[in-house]
Amino acid sequence: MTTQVSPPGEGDVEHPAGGTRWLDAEEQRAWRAWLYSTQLLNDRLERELMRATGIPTAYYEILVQLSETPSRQMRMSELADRCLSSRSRLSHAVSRLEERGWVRRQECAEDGRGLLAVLTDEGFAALEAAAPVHVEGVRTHLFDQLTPEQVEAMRDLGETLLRHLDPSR
Amino acid sequence: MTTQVSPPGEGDVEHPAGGTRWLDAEEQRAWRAWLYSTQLLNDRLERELMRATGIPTAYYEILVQLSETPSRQMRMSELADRCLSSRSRLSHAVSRLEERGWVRRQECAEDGRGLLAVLTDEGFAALEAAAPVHVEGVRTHLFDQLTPEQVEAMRDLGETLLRHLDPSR
DNA sequence: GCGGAATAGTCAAGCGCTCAACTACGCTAC
DNA sequence: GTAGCGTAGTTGAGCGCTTGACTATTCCGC
Repeated sequence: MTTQVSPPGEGDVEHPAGGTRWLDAEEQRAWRAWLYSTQLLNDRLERELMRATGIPTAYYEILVQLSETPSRQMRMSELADRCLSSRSRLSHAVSRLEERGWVRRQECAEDGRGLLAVLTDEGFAALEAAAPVHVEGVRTHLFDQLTPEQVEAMRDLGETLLRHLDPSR
Repeated sequence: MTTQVSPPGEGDVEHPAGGTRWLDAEEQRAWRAWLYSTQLLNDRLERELMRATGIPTAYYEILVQLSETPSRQMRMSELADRCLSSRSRLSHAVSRLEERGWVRRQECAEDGRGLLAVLTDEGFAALEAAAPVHVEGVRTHLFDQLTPEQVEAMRDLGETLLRHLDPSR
């Protein structure tokens, strides 16, 4: 995941044409710090939410998306897109949420191919119970560590990258 | 994963004492941008490396760590720490890398309990083949998108969070 | 209205991760 | 020396994700 390994015998300055654009020492440092910090933060939030509530963050995200919709329901595909999830993954996940009684599938009137994922009252209650845990984690491990300027920089970075990685958003 | 769901009936300003410190609109925006961008970036790099070389980033990271050591070998536990990996996870991963002939386990002279993971020549060759793909991905999807100021901010953010999440580093 | 492409969603196989239990060795103190 | 504890590493069960193939429905052009 780290990025090093300029092939042995090669320094920082590379084949002027066609060669790999290796990272210099500063870029290495920035990349590793970013990589490790995001990974540690996600691991931490995942673990804390899981321990406290038994809900993985991937499921939490599904519940959140459904809860933010006026009727607490959404087409499977749109839900997948919003959760940055593949159709298949979402389908599996919704099946498991259905087993917990937190979501149910409902046929879609306008489109015979489609299904709606509907958040149940039990699902909403589970979300309400989990939200404080998750938010407190984000607060403690992220915002409490940063100055307002750093928060601003984080937003700017995230939005810049989003424009490249997912222009539709 | 997103963080919303202030319980219905509650606004942004909360129970002054003991209540959850919900995120305000600005924080929401920053958090979601960060969360989605890191997720999309990781997915993208993972997918590109996997398609081009058949190596998952988790294995790539193991190969990199071993390659950066003078003798291309490292104690299992240290390798796990450096890869932000559990012992168990690393043990499984090394077994699979052994099947590919890229790593082998070797008994440790100084400590009868310990094992060394040793990078083989085949493993090093696989790494050399994969590195340009990975570096080019990081270049294209990250550094090419950012100004020098943003790169600096990224490093600063990452290092600030690392100090909190993993003080030993 | 019919044939073909596109879209919505599911499912099974295979891989990788987590958790908890387990083996084996080392360290310290008596 | 041996009891007890801590450390190193492995293992197996179970879960979740990915991929690719599959069914069903809709859309489009003629």
